[in-house]
Amino acid sequence: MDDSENSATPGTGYRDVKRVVVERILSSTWPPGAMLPPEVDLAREFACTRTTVNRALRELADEGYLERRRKLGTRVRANPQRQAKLSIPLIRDEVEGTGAAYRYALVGREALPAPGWLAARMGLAPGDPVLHVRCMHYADNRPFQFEDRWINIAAVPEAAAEGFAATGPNEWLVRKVPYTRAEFSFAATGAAGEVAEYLGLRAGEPVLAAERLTWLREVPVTLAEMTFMPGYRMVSR
Amino acid sequence: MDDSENSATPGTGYRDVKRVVVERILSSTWPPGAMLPPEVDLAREFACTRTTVNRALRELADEGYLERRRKLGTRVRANPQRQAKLSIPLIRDEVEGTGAAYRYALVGREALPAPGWLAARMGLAPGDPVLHVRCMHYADNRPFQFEDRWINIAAVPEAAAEGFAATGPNEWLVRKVPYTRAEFSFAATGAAGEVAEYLGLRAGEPVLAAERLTWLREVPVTLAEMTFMPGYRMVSR
DNA sequence: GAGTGGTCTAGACCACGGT
DNA sequence: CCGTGGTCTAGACCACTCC
Repeated sequence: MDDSENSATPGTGYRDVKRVVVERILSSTWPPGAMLPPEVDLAREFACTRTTVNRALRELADEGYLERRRKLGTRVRANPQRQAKLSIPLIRDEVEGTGAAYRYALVGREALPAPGWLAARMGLAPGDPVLHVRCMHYADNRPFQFEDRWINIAAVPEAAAEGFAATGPNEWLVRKVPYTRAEFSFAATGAAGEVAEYLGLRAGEPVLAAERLTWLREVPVTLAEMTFMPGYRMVSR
Repeated sequence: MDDSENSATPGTGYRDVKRVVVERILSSTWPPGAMLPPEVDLAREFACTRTTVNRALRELADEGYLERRRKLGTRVRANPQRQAKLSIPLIRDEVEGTGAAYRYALVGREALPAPGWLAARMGLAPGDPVLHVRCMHYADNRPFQFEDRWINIAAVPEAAAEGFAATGPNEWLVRKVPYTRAEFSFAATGAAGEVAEYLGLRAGEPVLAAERLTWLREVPVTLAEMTFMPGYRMVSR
């Protein structure tokens, strides 16, 4: 009865092709590892051109359903793409999205020569001028995130003249500097030092720390460590 | 001199169009919010067909650089897509990728009616039959990850007959059941109970816990909490 | 060499959404 | 209405890779 789910119908667009192919994968008509017919054959079955089939299969490959290689053909991925997209909103948006009032506060700001560990981490020469900014983000005046950031002044000269008294460095940078590459990582750590002090935590309390390093055309721009209040969950979509 | 970076050259493919457009965005020729010329104009400039320009712009929109709407046209995104892709490899691959030997061990396996909290979390009816599996993953015989998993038996009837003595439920499920949707989140917690016991940690020691919930066509399949050894970092690509 | 996907062309019609 | 992107066609040539 419901064969529209699993067969080609006339007037086929690339979305239809995608839908039918996914149905066949999910229903194990084409189980993991199976080869699909060549594009030409599928085009004949779906009564459309190869271009249309090509777009459908290309997108399904992008989405992780298929694996394609010239001459070898197209096969169903044994392991579906085990990837998650994390959305990393601006803190302000994230806080205000929950209906809470956002507040920013500067903790400290110093221009100094890059210490060895930082130079190594960011790919700078030791002693290169950098700006070190620490700040807090509050939701309804409750601590939300502690941010510890280093900015490569050579990459963003205007930062040297910016006080970051009213606007956080994250928001400022996003509006000022595009980036070509970013590296994220996450880990659980125990609260310590300023982090524990400003978040109001006992030393050693488990907190989620996110690190972000960005480049503009191979030039390192900024390294940031953002530490969240206990209980915070980062969610993919 | 290096104007090949910022201008159209003959024999233009969609990759060339993409490269040039990105260059113009990064160099603020087209700053955030700016409108791009219509596809027809770009096609003339690049000496290619509109199809080629269309593919380039469509992909750049997918990648978060551009925003496109009919009639309104194409504009540069004010805030670049703040998204990161996390790769979630199979544990075995991750461990073996570091050169270490992978070992799996079953900790416990029980079939039981879904407790209330689980039913609510997964979207089941309380009392629905589920399988609860706990297991360990080792790298060179050092604890690497503790896995606590619930499987909806109605979604995967074959799981009822599987002992999970030699193969982890993750690996088994990946080969057995496709999924249509997955939700992923992670948080920092303090080690406790079995987690602390099997990872060999003091109670309260900060650990990274990742939770994964998957569906097959609106049917919840499995909920897993994976707790990593202290110091583990999850890295984006 | 030969089969398969990768890409481009030139042209067409459609769908959306502002005017 | 009409400009813009969205999609499709029919055909072509190229690039990779297995044989």
